[in-house]
Amino acid sequence: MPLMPEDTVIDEMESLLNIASDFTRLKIMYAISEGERSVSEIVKKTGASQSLVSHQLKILRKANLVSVRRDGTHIYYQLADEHVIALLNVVHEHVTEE
Amino acid sequence: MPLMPEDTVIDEMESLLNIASDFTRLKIMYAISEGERSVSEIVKKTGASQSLVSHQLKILRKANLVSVRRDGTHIYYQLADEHVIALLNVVHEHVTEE
DNA sequence: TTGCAATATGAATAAACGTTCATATAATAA
DNA sequence: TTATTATATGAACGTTTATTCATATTGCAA
Repeated sequence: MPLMPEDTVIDEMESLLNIASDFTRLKIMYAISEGERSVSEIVKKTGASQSLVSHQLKILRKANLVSVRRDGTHIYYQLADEHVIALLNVVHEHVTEE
Repeated sequence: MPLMPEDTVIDEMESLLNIASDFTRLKIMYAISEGERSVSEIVKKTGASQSLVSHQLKILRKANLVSVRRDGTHIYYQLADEHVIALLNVVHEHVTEE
């Protein structure tokens, strides 16, 4: 039974949910949910264009939902922490029940 | 370690997250998180205008995130199920941890 | 019926946002 | 250096959406 959070907290919750509430970004998050993947791998897994994936990765980066590692010309992304997976799971459960 | 859901499921996840990702609607959900409340009570608790609350309640209704009961001129809203609270909690935790 | 309180609705405006296209940057290999 | 692959960026477009304002509806009491 939660209490009403401060407006600033609700603001941050809104921001996080806004980031999560996009088809392409959801696909990207699932694409890297099993471990780090390069951008081209993400492009293949999501089926989105390279440009779109790059744009959306930038948004996910800015929101600290993913972390980045460079190796030569490849750049590998992974989910920043377990909270992201927890969020995906809660939403997935809500949607897939009966 | 989740697998990539079907596109239709991701669509539904996107929709749910879109509904949740709004300051006013978050405040409304918290306002009724402890049990049913009338619209005027929700207006007071959220600080939003009557019109705005009514508009956003309609959106929450359409998404089946709230249920409604009428008693005379008062109309009482409550959260549809526990999933909604689970979602709020996961997001709140993510936001309020260091 | 009239009046009042509670809630809903429609139109209008402004701002935010996702996507595409074209192009730029970076790293490596030849 | 040039060529090639991998990734990022900027501008532009169209669409969606939150909010406000004014008004409508509903239910009840007098």
